[in-house]
Amino acid sequence: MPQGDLAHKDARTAILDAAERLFAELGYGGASMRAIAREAGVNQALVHYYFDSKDGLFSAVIERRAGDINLRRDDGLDALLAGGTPNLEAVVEALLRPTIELGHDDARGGAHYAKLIVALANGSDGRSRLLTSRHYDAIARRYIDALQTALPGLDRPSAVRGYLYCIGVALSVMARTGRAATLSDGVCDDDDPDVIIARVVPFLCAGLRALVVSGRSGAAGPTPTAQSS
Amino acid sequence: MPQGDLAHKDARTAILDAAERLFAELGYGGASMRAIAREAGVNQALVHYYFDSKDGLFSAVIERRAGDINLRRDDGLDALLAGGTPNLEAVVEALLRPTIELGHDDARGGAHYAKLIVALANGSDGRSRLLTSRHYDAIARRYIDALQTALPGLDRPSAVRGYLYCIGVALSVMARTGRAATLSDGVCDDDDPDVIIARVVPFLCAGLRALVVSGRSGAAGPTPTAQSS
DNA sequence: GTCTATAGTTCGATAGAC
DNA sequence: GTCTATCGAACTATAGAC
Repeated sequence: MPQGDLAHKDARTAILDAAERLFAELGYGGASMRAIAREAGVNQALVHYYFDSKDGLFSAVIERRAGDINLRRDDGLDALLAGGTPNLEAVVEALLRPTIELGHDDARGGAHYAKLIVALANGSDGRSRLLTSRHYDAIARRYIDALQTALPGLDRPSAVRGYLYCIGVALSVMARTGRAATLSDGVCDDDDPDVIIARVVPFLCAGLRALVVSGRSGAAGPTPTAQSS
Repeated sequence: MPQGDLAHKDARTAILDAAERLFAELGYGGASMRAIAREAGVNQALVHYYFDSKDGLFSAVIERRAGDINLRRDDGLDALLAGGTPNLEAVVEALLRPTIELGHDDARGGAHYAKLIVALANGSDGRSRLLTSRHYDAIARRYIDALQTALPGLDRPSAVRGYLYCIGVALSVMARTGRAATLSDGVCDDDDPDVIIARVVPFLCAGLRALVVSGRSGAAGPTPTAQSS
C-alpha cells in the first residue's frame, strides 16, 4: 500500500533512510547506488527516478535533516530573543541541543545523521562546502549575532571563531568514536544528550568569555593569563 | 633514497604522497588504487607490491604522519615535565602545536595531512577506530595525565573529556573548510599556525578550568553560572 | 623492483516495457 | 511509479615476464 497508508514507509523515504545510513557508514565514495537500493528494498532504477543522480540523492539526504534542525534552532533563538537580552549559556544550548539530541536519538536514525553531519561539516571538498553553506550559513549568522548580543565586547571575528569552536566541540561529541570510553577505561560512556549538553555548555561559555579578554590585545601573543598555578 | 640519490623521490614515498592526497580529497572509498598509481607516476601493480592492499596503503599513510606528530608531542611534554609542574597553557599548546603546524605546512603536504587526520579522528568506522587507537592512545593518556597535573582538581573523566574537546577544536580548525572566511565575509582568513594557536589555547584553557568547577556538582544540572546578564 | 595483461567484480546511469 | 536488462567504464587484485 504505497499511496495513502501512513504506517507504510514509502519508497522515497525508504531510499533516503537507506542512503543516510550507507553514506554515513561508508562515506560518499564507499556507498553505492546498488547497495542503497538493496538496503531500501527497492529497485536500483527507482533511486535514479526519484533523485536523478548519486549527488542529487546525497543532497536530498542532507536537506531533509538540515530543515528539521534549522527549524528548531530558529525557534529556540526566537524564544530567547523574545525575552530580552539572552543569557550566553542559553544561546549556546539553543544552538547545540537540536543537533546533539537528534544525533543521539537512535530510534530516529540519529547515529547515522550524526556521522553524516560530522563528515559534512568537516569536509573541505566542493560538495561538502556547497551543502554546508547552502543549509547552514543563514542560521550560523543568526547565532553569531546572538553570541555578540549575549556577550558584549565580543567583536565580530571572535564571535565567528567562537561559533566555529562551539560547532567543533559539538561535532567531536556527536562523532561517537568511542574514544571517551577507550581513554577512560570505560568510565565515560556518555549517551544522554542532556548530560552531554550540561557538560559541554559550561566549557564552551567559559571559552567564549575568554575570547573577549584575549581579543582585546589583537592577534599577537599567547596571553599567558594563568589565573591558577 | 633507494639508490643513493637524495634528490629523487623513490616510488614508495611517491605512492604515499599520492595516496595521502587522494585519500584526503576523495575519501577512502572515493580514491582508487588506479588513480593513486597514476598520481604517483608508477604502475598500479607496484602499489600492491609495496603495500599489499588498499587497506595496507591507508594504514601506511596514517602511520607515517602519526610517527612524526607523536615524536614531537612526546618531546614537548618531556620538556615541560622536566621543569616541574607545567602550566596549563603550555600543556595544551604542546598538544596542539605539532599537528596544527604540520596541517598548515603546505610545502610538506600539510593540507592533505590535515584533511586526512580530521576524517580519521572523527570517523567511527572500524578502520578509523583501529588506527586512531593504535597510533594515538598512548600519547593521549600521557596528555590527559598532564592536564590533571597542570590543573589540580580536574578528575579523570573530566580530563578525558577536556582532552577530547581540545582535540575537537583543533580538528575543526585544521579542517580548513573556509567557513570562518565565509561567515565573516572575508575578515577571518587565518593561515598562520602561531596566530591560530594563540587564539585557540586561551579558549580551551578557560574551558578546561570551568570543568573543574562544574565537575564538582556531579553529572546533573545545566549549572547556570551566568556571571553576565 | 617494475612492468603488461587480465581475471572477476562492481560501478553509475539509462532505455524501454508495463 | 516500478520493473528488467544492459551499456560502458572503473574497480581491486593477481599472475607472471623481465
